[in-house]
Amino acid sequence: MSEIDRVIHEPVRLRIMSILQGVDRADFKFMLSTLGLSKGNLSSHIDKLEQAKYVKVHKGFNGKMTLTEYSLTKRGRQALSEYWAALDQIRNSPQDDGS
Amino acid sequence: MSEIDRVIHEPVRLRIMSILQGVDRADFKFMLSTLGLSKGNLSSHIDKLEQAKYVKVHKGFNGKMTLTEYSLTKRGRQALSEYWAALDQIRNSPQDDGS
DNA sequence: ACAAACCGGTTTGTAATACAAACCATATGT
DNA sequence: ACATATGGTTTGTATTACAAACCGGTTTGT
Repeated sequence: MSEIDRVIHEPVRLRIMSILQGVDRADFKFMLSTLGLSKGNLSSHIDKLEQAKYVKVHKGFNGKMTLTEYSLTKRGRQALSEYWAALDQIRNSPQDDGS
Repeated sequence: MSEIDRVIHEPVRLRIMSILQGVDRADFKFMLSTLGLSKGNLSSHIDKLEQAKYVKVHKGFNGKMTLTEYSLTKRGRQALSEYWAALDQIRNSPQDDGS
């Protein structure tokens, strides 16, 4: 019975991972408006994902302004896929086949 | 975008709900051994589910010993089904159809 | 030139909570 | 009578999701 990954399980982080899975890279502002979070909240969730090495942070510039972008790592993709598998297992666990 | 129900989202409670969905009624001891929790932990999670009216607690006796059983309420079944729907939405959100 | 407002985030404080340990009441050996 | 087991509940603690406050730098008045 594979355990549920709590890093991913938190809904905000699950949404972050899902978004990143679709777009390759996304910047802070985009995430903020898409998710509807406070800046501090987004920042700390990203921290957790970075510490788990599920997300890579790219710091750079857009003209003179700083610009931070995020992407999923390979580990992140792997972990997300395993997360869904674990959930599926719970979802289907009480069911009998009809045999 | 329907929100994730935090009462159900907690993995232990999700497992409790899933088990109850399959068995109609289950007692404390059965849940304990199936889930592998401490008694206190199980008790407090059940409390939360009861407060949310997702689970009904049936107190009675087995001979002279107390016996507590649990069952899903209609609300509980409904909430669980909505929970899975909400998760599916997140899971599928970044995908394009090929059109 | 200087201040005020804005942008792009990070750090800090707080309220909620998952969990185990301690506890309680009753029952069963011996 | 006393220890041990059964069936739970209450209490204490460490973690953590979140917003508010903050900070370095930039743009916009005036």
